[in-house]
Amino acid sequence: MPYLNKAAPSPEPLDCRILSAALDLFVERGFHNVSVHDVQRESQVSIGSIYKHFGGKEGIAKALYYHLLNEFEEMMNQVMEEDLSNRERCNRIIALLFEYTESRRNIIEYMLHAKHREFLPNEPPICSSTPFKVMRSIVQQGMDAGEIRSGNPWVVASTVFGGAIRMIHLRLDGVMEQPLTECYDELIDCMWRGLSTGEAVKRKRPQAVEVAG
Amino acid sequence: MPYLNKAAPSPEPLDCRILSAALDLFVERGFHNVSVHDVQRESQVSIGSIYKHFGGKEGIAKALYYHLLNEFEEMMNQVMEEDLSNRERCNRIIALLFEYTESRRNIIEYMLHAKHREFLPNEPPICSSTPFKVMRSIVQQGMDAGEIRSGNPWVVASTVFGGAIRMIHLRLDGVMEQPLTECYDELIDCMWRGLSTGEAVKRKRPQAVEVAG
DNA sequence: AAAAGTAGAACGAATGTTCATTTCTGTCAA
DNA sequence: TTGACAGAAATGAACATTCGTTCTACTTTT
Repeated sequence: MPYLNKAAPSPEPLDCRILSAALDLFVERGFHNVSVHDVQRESQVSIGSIYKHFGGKEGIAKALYYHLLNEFEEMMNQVMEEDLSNRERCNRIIALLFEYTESRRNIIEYMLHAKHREFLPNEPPICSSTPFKVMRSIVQQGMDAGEIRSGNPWVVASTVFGGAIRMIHLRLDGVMEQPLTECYDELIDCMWRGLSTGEAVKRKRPQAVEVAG
Repeated sequence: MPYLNKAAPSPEPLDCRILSAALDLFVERGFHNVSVHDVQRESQVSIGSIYKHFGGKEGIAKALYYHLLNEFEEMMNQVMEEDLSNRERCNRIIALLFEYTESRRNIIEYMLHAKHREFLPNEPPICSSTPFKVMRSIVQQGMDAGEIRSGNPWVVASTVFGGAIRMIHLRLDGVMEQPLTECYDELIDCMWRGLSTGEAVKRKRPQAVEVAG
């Protein structure tokens, strides 16, 4: 006697339910530790529909990837439309990434912390996607405009965004307990002004390292 | 008619052959896309021996992980034994990581680029392992000694090593073609001195982004 | 003779996928 | 308004395959 308890059918369209269930599961357990049946159970959508919509497990992951990539592109477009210097644009991107990490953690985890190549072997790596190209081109324009110290584009771009991305990883891995948004100002300061104290560094005898638990 | 073509038996001990075959395969295809039978074929060691030595697929991954973690710890010990300031120690670690990335790529890929949680769910994340603790404690000592600008330890440590780790990821993903060792000097300079040009940044109208292919 | 290694068949559980069947939805003639 | 009906959407039991693991018989080494 099926189809009886449909008093309150989920209003969301099927593909949305599938994708959001898949996102949660993929992030929680990793792509390879999630079966289509798991997605079925979590999304309450039948196996057949899942195959109809996405063609299979990899299809789900790919659709999710491009869907979220699109969100990232829109984020970049939004930043590009604001009236900001290139340096401020870099800061704005970092601020947005930090906010997303805190408020929409799974999205960031899936996009910045997963190894897509292991389950989407034919997709280009995310660092060669449009949003990342935009980030690098902002840095390049900043160098051209004299706002950012000139140099090897890869080195400069990595210095600009590397610290932030590192902190996102640490936060997602659970080793950092403080919300990223609280660290934003200090990170920006460190990154632009550098970490030197200014005073000459005196050579010291190395001391025994004390490794904090 | 087996056991005939053993004219030149591999001199390496079994477990080494298993581990190095596994490392290559895991890095090339990802843990979940490698079967024990693949490891058997690649290492030329029988299934029985593989199970005898490591107890299974996960056992291989775990042994490999701790073996390489040990190499990292030795690398850190070596750096700690040299007569260097804390700042120089940070530089030295980055230089060593860059060299490893170029010359022993698979090791770095397995340790810094894989998602261990997906196949070793009970191991702590690598950023909470001893080598990373040592790196953070060096930064802390550098701050205490006035060699490194003081601040939130996570922020400062991420700024010190984030750029380097970011470049390693870019290199391993194949989007950066230049060897990392050639970028070392410039990265160190950017990181310590910051990316500001010094001159005041004039607010500019944003220009259309040109995204390079 | 004991220990270590090899070969490879067999097994069972997990999992990606298919497809016959059911239900829904909109249309149109009566 | 009703009812028939066609096509689309959705369902889920069943299937086929993969893969981690075990086991036995055999060989080599010490």
